[in-house]
Amino acid sequence: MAEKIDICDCDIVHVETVEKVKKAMPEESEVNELSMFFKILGDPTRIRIMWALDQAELCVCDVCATLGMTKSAVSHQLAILRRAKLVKFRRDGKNVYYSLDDQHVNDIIEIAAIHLKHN
Amino acid sequence: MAEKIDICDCDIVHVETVEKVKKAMPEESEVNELSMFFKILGDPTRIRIMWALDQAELCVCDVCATLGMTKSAVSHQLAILRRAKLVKFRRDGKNVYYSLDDQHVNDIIEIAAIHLKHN
DNA sequence: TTGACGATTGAACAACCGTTCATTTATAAT
DNA sequence: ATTATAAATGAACGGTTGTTCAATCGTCAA
Repeated sequence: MAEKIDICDCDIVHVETVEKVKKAMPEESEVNELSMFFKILGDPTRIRIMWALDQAELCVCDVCATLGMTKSAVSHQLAILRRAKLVKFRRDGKNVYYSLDDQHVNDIIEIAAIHLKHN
Repeated sequence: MAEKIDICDCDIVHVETVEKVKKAMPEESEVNELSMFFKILGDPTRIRIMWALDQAELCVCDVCATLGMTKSAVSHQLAILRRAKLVKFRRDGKNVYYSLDDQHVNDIIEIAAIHLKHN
């Protein structure tokens, strides 16, 4: 039952349990995608943008006015959300309108919000 | 319909829409809690720890062995998860055993994982 | 084509984050 | 008490992140 494993300098590792848990671990790529997804939502500005876009399709200026932030700051954050495929956009003349790319994402935000309230 | 609002230097803001969306925005504290929650999950090491603890209660050494990381690194991350109330712990002699504080959190991780696969 | 305006982009800067290293604490055994 | 081991902690480091500022792009009107 006592055995040394790699970097860990402990004697009393529960070898069988660790083996079982190791096998259940997801691929590195899946872990990275998951943490990347959460990291994107891990910023108050981006949460507020997602929340706003859940109410209505908005141009960049609308988002600025809603959040009280500069166009540049908002645009940078929208670019991040766009790259992560969380929002989509269409151009209409000089304005660019943003909306949620997938309602499912805001379902997750809502579930998390409910979870935090039950606490 | 044309009006200047605060910082935003645009003329063509959709005033009514913005007012409607503004009213639907959550409190600053709720936004902060939400983004903080997601930020905690926004790191591959912490996702792996949560995943591992979803399989079994583990001592710090077990987690080290599972992830192939040093005790110090793991302990720091466990402290963050502890402060966020995502994991709980109990001491048994020289070992400290960690487990999920609330299964509901891993439900959210699983929902996100399913969402990412459908993409 | 020129000017105006909405939006995007890149550089820069301060603040933040995760790991490492060294040290310290807590517990158990001798 | 002393020693050994599991775990926690603080400082320090390099890398990342969000905003600002300045410049640029895209579209429309004159």
